[in-house]
Parts: sequence; structure tokens; C-alpha cells
Amino acid sequence: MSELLKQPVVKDVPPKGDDLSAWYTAVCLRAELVSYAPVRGCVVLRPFGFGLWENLQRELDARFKASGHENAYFPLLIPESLLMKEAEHVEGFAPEVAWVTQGGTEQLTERLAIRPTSEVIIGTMYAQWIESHRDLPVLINQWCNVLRWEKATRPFLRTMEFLWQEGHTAHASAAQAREETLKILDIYHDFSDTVAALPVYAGVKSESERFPGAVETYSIEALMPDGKALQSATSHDLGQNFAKAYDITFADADKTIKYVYTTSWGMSWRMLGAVIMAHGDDRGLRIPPKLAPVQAVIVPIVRSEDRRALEKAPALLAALQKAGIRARLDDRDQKPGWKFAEWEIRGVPLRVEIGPRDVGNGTVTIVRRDKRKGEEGASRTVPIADIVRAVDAALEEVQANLYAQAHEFLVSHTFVVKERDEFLERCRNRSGMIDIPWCRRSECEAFVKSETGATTRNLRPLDADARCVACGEPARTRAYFAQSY
RNA sequence: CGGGACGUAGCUCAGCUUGGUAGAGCGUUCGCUUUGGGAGCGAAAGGCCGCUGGUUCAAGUCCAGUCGUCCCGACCA
Repeated sequence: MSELLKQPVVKDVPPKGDDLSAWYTAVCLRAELVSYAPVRGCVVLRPFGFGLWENLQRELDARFKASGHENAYFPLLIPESLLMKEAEHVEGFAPEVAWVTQGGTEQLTERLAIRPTSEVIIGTMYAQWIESHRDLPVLINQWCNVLRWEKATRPFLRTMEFLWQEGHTAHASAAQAREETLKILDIYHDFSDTVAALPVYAGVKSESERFPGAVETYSIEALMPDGKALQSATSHDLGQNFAKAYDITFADADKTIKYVYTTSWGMSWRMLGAVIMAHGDDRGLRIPPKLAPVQAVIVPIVRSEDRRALEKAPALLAALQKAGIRARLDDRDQKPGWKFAEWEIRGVPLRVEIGPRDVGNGTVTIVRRDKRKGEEGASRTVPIADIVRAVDAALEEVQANLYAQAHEFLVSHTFVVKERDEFLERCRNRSGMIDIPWCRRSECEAFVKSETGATTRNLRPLDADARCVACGEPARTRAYFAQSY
């Protein structure tokens, strides 16, 4: 048999390396994360996909709460007159705002924007709520949907309507606002590392990549297998820009009236797109255990004359669930091989097999999704009495291994470049994250973009005097350049 | 929003050039045999040929418009 024919055959999922776009879309649909809806640019988030979102939500929300934030909910619609107040902000979002112009059968006298983000409506409310320095800080987050009239869309990465969380805080001083902005950046970084198993670069955005109306924007940036970067979350220090536009003032301890300093920050379901693309393989998804809606699926193997495995399985399921493991029993009338393939496409981290052999021996077989079939450590057989401990341990191993693989990819595709020609060529051919000393000039960035398609992803402090690799001017920062999603 | 491709069964597609009875594979349903890597045989169901209009005795097929999808750019989380 040829090497080609020995490869596992996966129906409906093209090889990841051939065409990442085709693979990505096929996997999202085939794993039943999303369906296309009869609405342009929108998707239905199916139960398995929503399960991913719920886990992201639970993990992030816990971190927000632990750092003193509370959840609230603000309206979907924003009156046009309010939206227009912050000039830079309006200009940034104008091309992608959708408008409600009619209510019932009557034309509205004032158009209502469907929120593309909620700085405006939340800022307006903060102006009413905040009077004294004793009212600060205000630390509020909301989980909601937003709408942006996108021209080209893909599941999770860019849809017109998407789910996200947006935090909005108000502070008495610039230093406190900056501290908050960075604290949230750390939370996103930690979430990405420990839950999504996705190493990222965190840093500040260049001027041209900054959020409309922000003083500084910070981001975490992940690297995708095709060498393009994916901005996975942003945290904005808005300074007093929004406070001045929406008149958010407070009486300080020194009896003077001052504008507050605000921040805003968000992570969307785009993060799930990053997880799908970064971790998946030719057999489908590989979901980090901490995000997986189903962490372990029990597949009983029965024969017509021997159905004992099916009888044993519910007790295994109960044991796992009692230990807090998100387990599922697949007792459908399908062949085992069919179920193996099905759950692999869906990226369930562990499969627990119990068949006649296991029943005889009092064991179960645990198979890891992150490893290839036959790879060392891919499967282990353990006594039934040890199932909870063994599954827990294996889940941790999968989580750690997915991170390690993604980390290896990021490190091996980050290039510290000193020569201009090499820099431009690596930007052009999507080598990965191209790390250079940079002059921080918008003209320089614009030139690189027009030449190669790459822009700065984010910046961090310069460690030693150097010249900008792109243009030769004195460098003022280090920058990661890459083409981006 | 520019360039390109495409909308026919749940899915992947053939049929269109040259107008004349709606097709295949996979999937689905039922039955029997199977079950440690996507089973076999038999039977069945399943279609406003994206939508609107035009040409024609006759349109899946030709023409126009429209909506949607995918790819490549520009824009964006």
C-alpha cells in the first residue's frame, strides 16, 4: 500500500495544509459549530459551538469578577445624535454601522444605530451615574451581540453579527485608567495561554492600528498556520476623549470638577476561530480541554452476542460527571469506527473506549485526540477504578501538549530580522511574526503595507539603540510585523 | 466595494454549448446480518433546477435583473 493510501481518510474535511481556508470552513460546518443562516454574513451558532462560547464566557467572566468587575446590559440601539459626538470614533465606525429607520409603519424622526460597539451608550449612562470621586472607579462588563456591516465574512473570524464581551470602566486618573487597561490585557493573555492553549504576543498598537477615539490600544496577537496574525483581543485606554465627548465628569476630593478617564476592552467569538485554526489537524478540530463542551466521550463497543459494555457505560459516565468532567456517552446505533471519526472531527480531547476485552479485564481504554494514531502516549488502558484520575491526568496532558505545540509553532515562526530585503520578503511571503526595531512612523508602516501587505501587529519597548529595519530612521520601539486576518 | 467563480435532492455534483419526460454518488428511512478505525445486502422516501421578469408553442438550459455563497484584493474584531 502506498504512503498516501495509509493516511487516515477523513470524509468531508480536506487536508489542512493544502488550503487552510477550505479546511477551516469545512471543519466549522462539519463539526457542527455553525451553520450558515439565510441572512447575509451571519451564522447560527449551533449547540456544540455555543458550548465553546459558554466555556470561554465562564472562564473569562470568572477572571473579570475576581478583579472587581460586574456585569450589566445596555440597549442595542443608539440614537444617531449620540453616536455623532466623538468625531474620531464616528469616522472609524461610520462605514459599517447599520441603521434602523422605520418603526412599524412609521419613519423614525431620528435614525437609530445598531451598536457596532457600546462606548457611546455606556458613556452616556456613565455621565448620569458618576458625580463624585467616591463613585469611581466604575467597572462594568457586558456580554452581548454587536453588528458591523462587513463586506466579506467567515465563521467566527468575521461575521456581521457577533458575540463578544465589552468592558467599560471609568477612573479618576490617567494612571488608574492605564493600569486597568494593562490589567485586562494580562487577563486576556492569561486566558489565551491557560484556557485557549494559544500563546500570543501582547503589546501596544501603532497609531494607525489604534481603536478610533483611543489614546492607546493594546492587543494580543496569535499566529495562524498560514503565517498570518490574528488579533484575538484588544484593550483600549480612552483617556478623556469619550469623557469630554459625553460629558462624564466628577467632583474630585480637591473640590474641582474633572473629566473621568475611561477604558474599553473586548474579546469576541473570533477567539474561537483562532483556537480552531491554530490547533486543528487533518482529522478535524482539536479543542483544548478547558474549552471543550465535551471533554471525554465514552464509546461502548458491543457485539450482537455481547452487550456488556453498554451496560457498564452509564456507571462510567456517572463517575466522570460526578468528578466535574464534561463527559458524554455515545450509545447511538453506529459502528465504533464511525463514532471515533465523528468525535475526532469535533475535537473532543479524550475518547474512553470500553469493549468486550475491557469488560473482561475490568479496564477502559483512554485515547488522546491531540496525538496521532499509534503515536507514543496516544492511548492507555487503565482499571475502571482509576478512570476519574486517569481522565483528569490525560485532560491536563492534552491541554499542555496543545499549548506546547502552538508555542513551538509561534517561536519557530518568529523571525528577528536585521536586513531590509529579508524583512520585506518575509512580510510578503507570510513567514510569520517578523520582529524588528521600528521607527514608529505611520509613513513607514504605510509603505511596508503597500509593498508587502503586512502591518505592525503590536509593539514593545526597544532594548537597545538601533535603526529601523524597514526604513533606516532611528528606531523607537520593537515591532512585530505580519499580514493579518 | 473592485476582479474572478458558482447557486439543480440533506451534502458533493452531472445535465445547459445545440430549449422538448429531473439524474448520479454519498447521506436519510425501514428490514436482516454486522460492531476494537467511517460495514454489507435488499427496499423506499426525497426537487417551485436561488428568486423575479423576459424571449419561446415549450426554459434547469437562452436573455436581463436581483439575492446569496466561495476565492483574490481594499476595509475591518
